[in-house]
Amino acid sequence: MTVSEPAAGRRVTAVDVAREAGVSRATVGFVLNNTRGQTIPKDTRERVLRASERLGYRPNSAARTLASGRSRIILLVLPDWPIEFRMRNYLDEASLALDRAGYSLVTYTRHADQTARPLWESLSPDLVVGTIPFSPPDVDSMLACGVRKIHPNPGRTEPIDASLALSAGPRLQVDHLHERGHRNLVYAAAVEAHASSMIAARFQAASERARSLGLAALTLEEINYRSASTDETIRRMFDAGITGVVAFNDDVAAAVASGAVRAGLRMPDDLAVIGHDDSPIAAMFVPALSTIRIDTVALGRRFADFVLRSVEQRPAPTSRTVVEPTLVQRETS
Amino acid sequence: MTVSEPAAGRRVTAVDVAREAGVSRATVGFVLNNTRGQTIPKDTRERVLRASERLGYRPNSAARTLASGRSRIILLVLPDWPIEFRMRNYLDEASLALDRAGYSLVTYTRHADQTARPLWESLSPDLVVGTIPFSPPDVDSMLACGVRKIHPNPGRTEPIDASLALSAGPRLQVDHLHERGHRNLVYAAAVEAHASSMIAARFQAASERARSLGLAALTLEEINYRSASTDETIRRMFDAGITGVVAFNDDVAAAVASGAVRAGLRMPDDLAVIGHDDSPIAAMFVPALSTIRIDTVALGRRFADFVLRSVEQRPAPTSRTVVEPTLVQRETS
DNA sequence: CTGAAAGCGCTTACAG
DNA sequence: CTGAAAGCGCTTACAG
Repeated sequence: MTVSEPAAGRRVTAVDVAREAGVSRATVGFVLNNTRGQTIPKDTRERVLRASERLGYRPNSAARTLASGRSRIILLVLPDWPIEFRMRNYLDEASLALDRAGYSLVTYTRHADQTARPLWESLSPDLVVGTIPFSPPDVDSMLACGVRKIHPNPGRTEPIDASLALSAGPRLQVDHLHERGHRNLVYAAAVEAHASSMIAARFQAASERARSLGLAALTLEEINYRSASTDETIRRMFDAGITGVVAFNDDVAAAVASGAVRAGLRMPDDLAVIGHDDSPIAAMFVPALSTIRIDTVALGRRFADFVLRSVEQRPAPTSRTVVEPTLVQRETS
Repeated sequence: MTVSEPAAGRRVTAVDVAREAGVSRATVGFVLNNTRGQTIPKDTRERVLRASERLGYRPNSAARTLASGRSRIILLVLPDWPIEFRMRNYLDEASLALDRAGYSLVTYTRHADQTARPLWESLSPDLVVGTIPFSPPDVDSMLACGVRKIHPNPGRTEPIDASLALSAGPRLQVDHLHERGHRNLVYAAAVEAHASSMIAARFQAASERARSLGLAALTLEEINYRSASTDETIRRMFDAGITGVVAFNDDVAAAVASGAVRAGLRMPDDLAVIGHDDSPIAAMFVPALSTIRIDTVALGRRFADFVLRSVEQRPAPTSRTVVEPTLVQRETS
């Protein structure tokens, strides 16, 4: 395995561009950064732009960060949990929108028992966003590294809703099973500890909806979808009078459906299950899984709006549209 | 959504540590970086370490990068393709090993039609590693951004094997079906264009093995696992005398198995299928999928070794062990 | 409208 | 063994 050695030639700097364009270094910066308050004549501006283009100038990001005190990097810390299918679209959209505003989005999955130095030490992000609150040591570490903004805001408890775990989805799941006539529901989640806070958030949303619909209190059933022994769990639930399962995501729903089939139950007559996220497995599973689809593109834009508002003193976002999930009914409900 | 505003207090710098420890700025650097060739007396060293600890000093990464010309960041560019399940462990292991050597691993999924500026512009990584060769514009962009090492090496064609798409897995798939008595095989992959190069690599490895075993030439069958109409495809294959399907990954294998069940075929008697990666779906699918398991931890270490060798002038890796995939036989073969 | 210059916080030869 | 100082390549008041 060999690795390329670029031409030894010095990297092009702003000095080179200034010389090529016949202006001062400062002017190069003003033109390239569109600095407001500077009135650069049109032809000077064009000369600089052309020189920069011709030389293939790329500003040194470390120098820029050091001088300006801002890295224009947004660090998104994701939970140690398999990325959900739709998350990819979400992130693509968010990072495109942020790029247009001159920011780079870096995603980072932190291992649960991470002994490694956290990524914010080496990236100096302007903002660190997490899906769940950060531990006090993490917050201290960020502050020591000069991170200026952190979300969720340490100290305050904020609705996780704001970022990734919408509660509208779980509510919709419960509503759907309720409409289909189910009165005894259970909430199913995976046994993995990683996702605990996200599970808790979704479970709570589902529970509240069940309560307000006058249903029996929702209990949380743990499903180990890597073992084949879910059938017993399902059988036990069925014997206890459960007819509907609200699943944390489609993987869990698939495990439940698979266990139900193995236990000899008919779906959705004996038991109904609804997943969440509309991942590929939902459509292809036998029986095909009912689920909740999320408008990830809209969510991504909303995330970008949120980021820009907190990093800059931006006005309100482009549009205050609410992102509503939709029901996808298939064979399991 | 509010965002925290850290204490306005100035960030701790090396000057503060030097003052606190009663030494010069330079000495602080020497101690903290373990600069070789400098002989620091033990108690000076400890004084500096304690002062740094007490003040919660974190070096400014931008300043360090600018001064040293190295960011100690490794950028791994992943294809625009759902991250395979086991990849997560792989990356965790690699990033832990790199962290111990003082490097940070940043992963980055590039969108196919990405109009956004690439991440190497804002991160100034010392090394950019991709799973597939970079386009000439990408390479130019990296060079202009001061990236010193690129892999795969532009210009040379290198075995993709070196990084992520091992060819031992596909070979094992073919061997297994061959041993089970199958002579007419087909290679199944998803229709998504994103993974084309990885599919091509795995397909090629499988094809070569089939040829060397004296089997009929392998054809590539495209499976759309988001539609329910795979049954027809499967039926057609079966009628054409195919008895074994080598799947690109477990998702594809699941789609094939699901189609086979729908088409009324018995597995593995009428049709056998083997997946790749041993993702969670493989164990939980009905029927449970035979697949290939990869030792991702060992692979992760090997990746870290490779990175360190190319970024520094490191000696050969810890051990030149070959990472062999293993067969996991379940109900579909 | 444009330029000279200080400063961001490090690293690293170079003197002592 | 330790320190003074130049330099990395930008940004940004501040003068002209």
